[in-house]
Amino acid sequence: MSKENINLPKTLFSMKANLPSKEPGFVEYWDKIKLYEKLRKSAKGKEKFVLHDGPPYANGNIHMGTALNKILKDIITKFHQMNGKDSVYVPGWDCHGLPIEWKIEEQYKKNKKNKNEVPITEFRKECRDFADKWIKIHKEQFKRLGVIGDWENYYSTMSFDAEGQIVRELGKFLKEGSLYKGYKPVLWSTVEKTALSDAEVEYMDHISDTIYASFVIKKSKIKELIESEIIIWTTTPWTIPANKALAYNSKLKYVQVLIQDENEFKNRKIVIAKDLLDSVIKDCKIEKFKILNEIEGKNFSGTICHHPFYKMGYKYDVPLLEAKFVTIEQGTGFVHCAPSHGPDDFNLCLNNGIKALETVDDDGKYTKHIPIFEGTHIFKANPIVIEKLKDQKKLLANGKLNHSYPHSWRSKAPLVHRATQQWFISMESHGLRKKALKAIDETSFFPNKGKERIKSMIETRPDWCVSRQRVWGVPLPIFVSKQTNKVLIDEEVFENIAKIYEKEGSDCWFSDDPQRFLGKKYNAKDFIKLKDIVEVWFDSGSTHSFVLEKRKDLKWPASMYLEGSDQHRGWFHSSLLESCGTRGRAPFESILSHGFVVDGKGHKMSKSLGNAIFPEDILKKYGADILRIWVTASNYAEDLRIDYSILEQHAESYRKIRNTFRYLLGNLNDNFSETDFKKVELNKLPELEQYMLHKVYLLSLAFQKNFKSYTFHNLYKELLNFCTVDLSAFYFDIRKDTLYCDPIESQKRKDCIKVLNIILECLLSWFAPILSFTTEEIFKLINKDEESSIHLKKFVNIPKNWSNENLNQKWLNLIMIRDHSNISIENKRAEKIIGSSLEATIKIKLKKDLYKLAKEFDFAELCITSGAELINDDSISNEIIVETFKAEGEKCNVCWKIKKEKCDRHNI
RNA sequence: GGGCCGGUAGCUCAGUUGGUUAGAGCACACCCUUGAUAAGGGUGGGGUCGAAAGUUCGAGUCUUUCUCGGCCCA
Repeated sequence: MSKENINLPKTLFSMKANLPSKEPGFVEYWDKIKLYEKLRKSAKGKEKFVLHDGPPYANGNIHMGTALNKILKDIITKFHQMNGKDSVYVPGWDCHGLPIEWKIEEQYKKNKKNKNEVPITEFRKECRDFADKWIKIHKEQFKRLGVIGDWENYYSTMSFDAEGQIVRELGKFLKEGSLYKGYKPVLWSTVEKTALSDAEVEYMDHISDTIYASFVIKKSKIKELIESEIIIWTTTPWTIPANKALAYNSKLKYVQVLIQDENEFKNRKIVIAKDLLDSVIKDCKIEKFKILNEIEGKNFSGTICHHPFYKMGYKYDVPLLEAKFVTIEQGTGFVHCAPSHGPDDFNLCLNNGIKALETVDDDGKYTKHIPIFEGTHIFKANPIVIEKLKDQKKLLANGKLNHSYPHSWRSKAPLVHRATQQWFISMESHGLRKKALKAIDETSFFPNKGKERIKSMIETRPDWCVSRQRVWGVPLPIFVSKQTNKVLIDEEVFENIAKIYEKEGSDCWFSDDPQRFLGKKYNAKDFIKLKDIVEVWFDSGSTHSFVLEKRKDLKWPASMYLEGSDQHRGWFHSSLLESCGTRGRAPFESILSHGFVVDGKGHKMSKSLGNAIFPEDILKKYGADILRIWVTASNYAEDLRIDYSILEQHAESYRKIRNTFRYLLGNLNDNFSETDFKKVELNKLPELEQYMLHKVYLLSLAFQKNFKSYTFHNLYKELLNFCTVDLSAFYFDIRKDTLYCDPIESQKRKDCIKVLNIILECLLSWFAPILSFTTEEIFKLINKDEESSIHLKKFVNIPKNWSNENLNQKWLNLIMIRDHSNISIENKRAEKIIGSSLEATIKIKLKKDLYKLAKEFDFAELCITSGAELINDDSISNEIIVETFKAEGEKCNVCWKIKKEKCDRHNI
């Protein structure tokens, strides 16, 4: 008998995937058939699922983190779409901000151009073009990953619409009164008269004056402490006049020390940290002293001191505040706090109701808020401050220290922390913190731990500083009255500005006559127009207002925001605050956060370690579907490891899945026919087929459960195990005989084909959101429709009556017998008595119960042997005993079974 | 330095309210097959559950400390 007479699998679906070369064709195809539009049409009127895209910054090639994020978004979007929703995805980009400004400035430097000589509008135009360029590049990179979205109508934070709406949003905070003017320390160069960002700062060695100064205790819970003196150590004596508080650590132990040396500190009692006693004694050359008391740090609460310049007119209270940043690394265990001159100081004071004032002006001179010193340059103030402290008998010691200190990278001049005028949104004045905390409670988090994470941030964060002294951003729409120094609050003005921006963008703020923005109601001469721009987190925090609310295809609030876990402090955070401030609730119903991409050992990727891996390289070597498997199979609740050995493993699984499809297609000869699942007559199918449908039912349950909880790695594992364990190693292997050797018209073979059709349909739909390219390749093979796509399909619904728990129990036993048989066969194989299992015939001894259950089954078929005999033997020691013998007789040409008689099926 | 999260076979992951000898798939080894063939099948080895201490009759699971890693903040 020739091979032509058996039904070997035949399919056009190649074993080798060639994903890197095949996938781009599908991207083109989806473009060509306008898949996104088709998806919208097909789901018209259905309940919407809106995954609102967190905008990536329009700068630089995408990296693994971006790829992970976008693929995860795409998978979830596709899942919901196939689950029957109208799952809309509008990608967006974050465009304003410093990194792009730098890039343009860098280009200027290369071309020897001076930024200050270029008109702002021209500079901004270059920023805009730069962002535009990257949006185009990103778009292609994202599409290559298989991400389906409204790529033609994306959103961006620099669109005129966005810039206009951002003004309206700010207007709401201004009108409410929660947006106020305050001060905040930034690194300031008195030479360049400008604030510097972290990246413009370089740390160099610098020799600073150091002082140990004393603050007399005015009031304390501990009576013995009154009139004692708190000692502080600082490297910036010039900040002493701006002192407003002292900080201690409640976990430290402190000592009260009586100084007995013959000098002006004789018989005075000082207080310092116990662990720093030795270093202070040494530094201040104290020779004779006595420890009077030991004080627990926590007991300092409520203590109040006099300023060292108390007698010079610094009459205000200096409270002791609890702060974790106080350590025993250096100093005295107390830190002097000038809220205008240090971020720690600033935040600590702010949280304790002490506001920072403008104590130093642009040039570095003390302002009127600093009595006696007004007009003195801070860099010349150290000797004067030291002198005054000596006069007041408040200087325990002084010296010099060579340490690393921030300098301007341009002028190389040392920098100072200086409070500058900034604009803040209050967390308290209108209950923003409360509203935000409530909104968090009303939001679902995947994984759940994200809830606590953002909650603890909102609970403790200071007021939101929304102003920046830069140019590439939305200008703060603020006019301050020259006469009253008050902010102009008039909705008509805000609306006027917003309308102008919507038409022509916000460049005009810098170039046009202010009168244009004020309208006829006010006179521009009476107002100062602010030059500040809005910080970019406010931009992206407002996307819900100019994307979700404005677009008819979307809904507000979004169904989900999905970003990396760092965005608990970023976009999740700013969106929450913006929306709670303006609309009283979160702009999202749920938040899904994912971990970071790390290398195979769990370390972060970095240039210096050389362990980085790029999406581009993976696409070239493996293809997007392998990357998509990696995303699906990884547990995004933790960090996600990736290296080439991990990818190789996933590629291996891919091959298994691909071959599963190939087997299905091959035996169907690429002739797929859709099944009406409800009409399947289960009772007429062989039990093996019924059992497989039960397995399909179980798989559908697991699928739904894991989809609902967004635990895709478990979902994928279920799918993969089904392919390998239930299909490849079990059902497919057993049914090869029927499929290959039984006549086409045999009922048994037809039933098997029916089940293969069903399995193909199920797997195709379940894998589609994950293996977007491969499932499309298969779909196109079995569908004649030129314009169709697997992604337009819905998930299959498995009827409940496919579930058959009794059958399941029975088959678990049958499989157990099969397992025993395999072990027995393997023993004979090791003894070289047999090779293939078809060379064997088995004798299975079972006790009564198992025998009753198993007797009707053909174990030669289940175990793929030439013969099987079932014997009831209650005397056996184990439940199951299998003996394997070499099959005797002749091998059938067709089915390869070895029989003494002629083959009953192929008796030719 | 602080806050939060995490560490289960080589890899990706399960592991219910503490309860038999800690599981799965892949990878690996050996064997079979050559009618899913750059495929398929079988059998098998492999883990001090990051470390230590504690609570308990009993700990991968609870507590503490340490360690390594990640994110955020300083």
